[in-house]
Amino acid sequence: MTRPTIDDIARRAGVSKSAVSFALNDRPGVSPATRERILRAAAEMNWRPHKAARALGGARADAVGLVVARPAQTIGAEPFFGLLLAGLQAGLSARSVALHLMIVEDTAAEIEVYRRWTSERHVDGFVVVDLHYRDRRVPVLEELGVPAVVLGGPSGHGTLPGVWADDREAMLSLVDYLAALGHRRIAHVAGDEAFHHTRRRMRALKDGARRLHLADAFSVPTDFSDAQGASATRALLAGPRRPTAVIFDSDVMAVAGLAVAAEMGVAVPAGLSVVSFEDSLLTRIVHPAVTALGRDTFGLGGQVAATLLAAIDEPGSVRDVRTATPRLTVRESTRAPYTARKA
Amino acid sequence: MTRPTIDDIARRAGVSKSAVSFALNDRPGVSPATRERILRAAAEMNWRPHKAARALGGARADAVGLVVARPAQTIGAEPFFGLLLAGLQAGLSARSVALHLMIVEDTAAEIEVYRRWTSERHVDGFVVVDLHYRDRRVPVLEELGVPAVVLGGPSGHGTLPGVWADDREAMLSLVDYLAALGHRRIAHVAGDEAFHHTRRRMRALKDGARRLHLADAFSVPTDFSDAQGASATRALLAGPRRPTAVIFDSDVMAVAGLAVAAEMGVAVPAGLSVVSFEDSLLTRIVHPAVTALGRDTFGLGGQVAATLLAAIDEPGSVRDVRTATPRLTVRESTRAPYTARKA
DNA sequence: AGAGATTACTAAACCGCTCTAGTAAATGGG
DNA sequence: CCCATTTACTAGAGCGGTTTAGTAATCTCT
Repeated sequence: MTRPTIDDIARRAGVSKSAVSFALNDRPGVSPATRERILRAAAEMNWRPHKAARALGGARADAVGLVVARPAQTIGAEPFFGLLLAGLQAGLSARSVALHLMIVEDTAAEIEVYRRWTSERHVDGFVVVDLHYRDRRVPVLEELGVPAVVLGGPSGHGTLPGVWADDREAMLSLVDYLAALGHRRIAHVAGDEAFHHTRRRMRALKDGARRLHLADAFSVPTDFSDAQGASATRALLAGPRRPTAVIFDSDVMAVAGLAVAAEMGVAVPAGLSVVSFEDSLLTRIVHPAVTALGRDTFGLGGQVAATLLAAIDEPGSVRDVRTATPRLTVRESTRAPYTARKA
Repeated sequence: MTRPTIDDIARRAGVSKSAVSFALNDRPGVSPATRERILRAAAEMNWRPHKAARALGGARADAVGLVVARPAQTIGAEPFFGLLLAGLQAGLSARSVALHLMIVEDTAAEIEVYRRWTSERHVDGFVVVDLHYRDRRVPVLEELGVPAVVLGGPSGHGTLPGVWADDREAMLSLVDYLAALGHRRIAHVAGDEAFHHTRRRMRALKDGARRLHLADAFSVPTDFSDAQGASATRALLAGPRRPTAVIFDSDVMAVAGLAVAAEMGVAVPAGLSVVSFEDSLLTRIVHPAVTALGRDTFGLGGQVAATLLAAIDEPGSVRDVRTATPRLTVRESTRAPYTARKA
């Protein structure tokens, strides 16, 4: 009752195990009749290749790694992560490549896993998320010489291929939109400054505001948590120069901010416009629904998968991929500010 | 510049490769001095075992599989899944077992992956989620004889060990709570009837209502989506006998329901009490914050991991694990109904 | 018809590690 | 001091495939 090996098939079909190997791998060197006989024998015995045996011979692991250093809470909370995962999967499983997922404490542990999985030949490549400013993981992966794709860019990921959306362009268009509505005091509840994209968005906000001669436009960094998003909003709404519009870097923080506005009796959108830099179920599900910059996260995962598979097939051949700039979906949370409407 | 093998270490340490294998695996048969020398050589050459080579000899794959048949949207949307994943990881990585994740179209594909990964020796066991009524996966896994743990119970998972919380008890306590507040007309926006736990909850609601002689208590099945949660709520609020309290089977649907209430001008909790059967960031983040049954999903993942590892170590030794019954966290969305307060 | 090419197949090495069987030297007991 | 046991090690088979080198039979061409 033990699992069949190619030797068993060879015996049943009356040929050598090399012939079986050829037949099963569509290689020349077996006559159609014999091939047919071998395939039937294999099917009858319900044979499946032993992954390890193939891998030992130097074949692919047919798996890629995704190592994430984040607190568990964040992973559950952000729709982004789940959608990315699903998109990655879709892209990979078409080529029957599996995904090895590992959640670790910190970047040091993450790097250790990269080293281990690489030398154990456990995976064929890696997907790197949450690109940091001066990211330590990039040089390590370059040194290991393992195929890897970074979700983020357009810079900061060294020689590794990056897949990125133009956050700068998106932020500028957002500022344009709010300014066109009449907003002059715009606040930005940003994410973690350690992240590359957070910095880029903050810079873009400044630039956009200067271009349009806006009175106030400033960013408040947070750790991306709902708690900090809420307290940042509280501080903004209680402050002396209350903004008329707030841009939140994530859907979670936008919804937290919305709750704070409700709690403080500030009507949205009448008294405050709210925009999320990330679109998801969250922004659609709440009332009022939140105007948000949306990108196709599922599709993004698919593009990352495709890029990584290409990098595995032909190392060095792959260049950066710029995905579509996030587009604004206007919902109920934005409107011209009270002052502008009065004028 | 190729990766070192035990042969290389053997040469450098001046011993045979068997000696190296013994030393590296803490087996007797090498003197302390030699062992020390071998370990140093291995460390100097930065040697790591080749997983496939070990696996070929019959060793563990040191990985478990999680195959999920759900639409991508759901995976992104529900905090539950991410938290479970993180908890699983935490439990597994302590024993350096990796998680193979696969997202598939349907149950048929899921079963096919079980078969493939089992015969390829790709994983040592499986975690099974979303237990269905008369689940087809259970007999297949039993037949394959592969260790597996089912998230769900206390019945319907055959001889496989199950990890479950007492949904029935939880629903009964929920009904008790609402009845104590004075609610007599309670609606239940349920999940998919194909799921085992949905049926159990529906039955528990009926039983609880009968016990307390409640006028109306009925369940409306949905597909767990925010869209169906919203439309079910709309129907309930527009219907002739509007309930004074609604129990939602998931956090996503509860929040969608909340938005519908706001949109229809029904104040929560003044005109309607809302309870979620699932607690998460979502229920806390919205305004009003939603009263919810909470369980430690992260911890649950850890328990599933522990149970599966035990099942792998000693097949047949593991019995069901009943986890803590979800406990109610009262927030702002529940209150005595208007009629009761008048009296 | 005979040399060379092609076809259909087999034998065996190889991937990196584990583990059993075997051997030589050191140790111990009476 | 000699035989039995233990210790410290080595040789080599085996895990399940892939792949190279080799062989016998058939085909092709002049």
